[in-house]
Amino acid sequence: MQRTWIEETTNLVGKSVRLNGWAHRIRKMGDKLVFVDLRDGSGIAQVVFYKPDLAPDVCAKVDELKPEYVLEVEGVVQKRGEKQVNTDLATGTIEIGAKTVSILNTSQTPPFPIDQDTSSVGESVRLKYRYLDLRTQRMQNHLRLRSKWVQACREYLFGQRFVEIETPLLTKATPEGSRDFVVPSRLQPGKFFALPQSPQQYKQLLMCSGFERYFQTARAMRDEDLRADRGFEHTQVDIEMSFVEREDVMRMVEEMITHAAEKLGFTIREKPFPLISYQDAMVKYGADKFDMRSEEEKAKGVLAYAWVIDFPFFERDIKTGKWTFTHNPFSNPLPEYLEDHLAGRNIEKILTSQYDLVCNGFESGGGSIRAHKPEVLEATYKIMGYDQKEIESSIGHMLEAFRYGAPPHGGIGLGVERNLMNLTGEAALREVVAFPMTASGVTSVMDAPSKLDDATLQELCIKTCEK
RNA sequence: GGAUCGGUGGUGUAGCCCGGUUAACACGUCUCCCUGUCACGGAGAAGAUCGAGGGUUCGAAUCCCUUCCGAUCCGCCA
Repeated sequence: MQRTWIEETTNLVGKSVRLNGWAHRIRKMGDKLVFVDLRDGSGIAQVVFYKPDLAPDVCAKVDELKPEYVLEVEGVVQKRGEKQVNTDLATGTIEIGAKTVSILNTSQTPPFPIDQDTSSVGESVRLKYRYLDLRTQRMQNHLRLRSKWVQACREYLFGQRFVEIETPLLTKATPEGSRDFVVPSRLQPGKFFALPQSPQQYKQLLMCSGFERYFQTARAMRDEDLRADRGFEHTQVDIEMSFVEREDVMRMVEEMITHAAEKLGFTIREKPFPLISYQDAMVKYGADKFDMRSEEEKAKGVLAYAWVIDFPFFERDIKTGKWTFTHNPFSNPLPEYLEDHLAGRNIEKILTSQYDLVCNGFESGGGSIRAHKPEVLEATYKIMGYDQKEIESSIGHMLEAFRYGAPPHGGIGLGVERNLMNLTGEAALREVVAFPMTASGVTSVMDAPSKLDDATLQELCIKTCEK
């Protein structure tokens, strides 16, 4: 018999079905009647074993059942009596009258209950047994919502002529930005790859390649200390478009975000998203990310998106006194500042084409119109104090690509975790990530990082130091 | 790198300030009873060298020192 999903059983009253899943809860009512709440990837249904009607070997198996045993149940979908309807359960109008049961696997008693929310269980226990934590309703909901949200973004993008392209994970260390995660090269001993902090340069190269509209759900890695809302690695819906101006990208992203949020049943506070300048945001909210919702809207889970624009391109580095970029060195300045930018004049006044999408107090995404003329990017690096040689070695490949008919382009990266935190109302990143890390950077279940044996280190030409 | 909070049966907590001999409670587990439960109910039992190491003391979960682990924040994070 073909397997039926639990969710579908409500439409199958009177039919024989085969169900697969886990024993969620078991209630043994004396010697004759046993209720098992069976859980699969679609939901939970009550299975009734009435032992006087069952074969002796089936009864013996029913006696053995414990929580989290993996079962195959065959039985008939029955309408529940009026007094027995459970309105808390999606399948509460029916139950499965079991004929047979197979125990596909047994289970040790889980370290914490699977049938309850685990938010009060200690982090280290949850992470050690992450695969069990993920069985709980809340964690299932979060990861399923995450999948649906990304799916909705994809759906929208595919409808707008976007092409999904993957960019390399093993790539080049860049001097600016955050600390790189680094991977030793065996074939080039003593040299290292860096894991990408963002697909920034590759996606701009794809614009130079004529794809015009690119996206990917990209992993990005940064070796900086962790926070509740920040991990070593995160995923972004990474987008880049050719022949666009700032407002074109913003409009497109706004449509996509709206499509995704509303498809998943969320309410957006204000459409079109309000627009505020960095200056005004700092005056009004004291920050460039802010929460505009009332307490009531917070309780309802309303999403309050806003755009922040007109950021300064540069700021002084407190330590070195040099100019450094505030957001993204690959951005174009706003058109009215282009002349000053190229000349390196009035640097403190130059505004960038950067736009940040803010939602419920978090930065949900950020992007800009990029430099596509070599002289603009070069000017940015000159302002930051790079000499010709340093410019050549760090971004020479980009300058060269721009000399072969690079189209004007711009894009955005939307943090998947940040967006899911807003959708779920969770305050911690690890609640929307399948296998997150602890604050000290140790992975769940697998307990990485770990030591390498001497032979491996030797092959990689690496000496370790005692710290 | 810095600061703060925490670590007590499988899980979550109380006890710690003010040291005292059987470390308490809830959930879970095990045994028995129960035909309609859905957080089932009832009776009983087992289960903890109190994160680790050292010190003070007649005596340490409790006081002191060191250390490890977890959480949050600052620095850091285009």
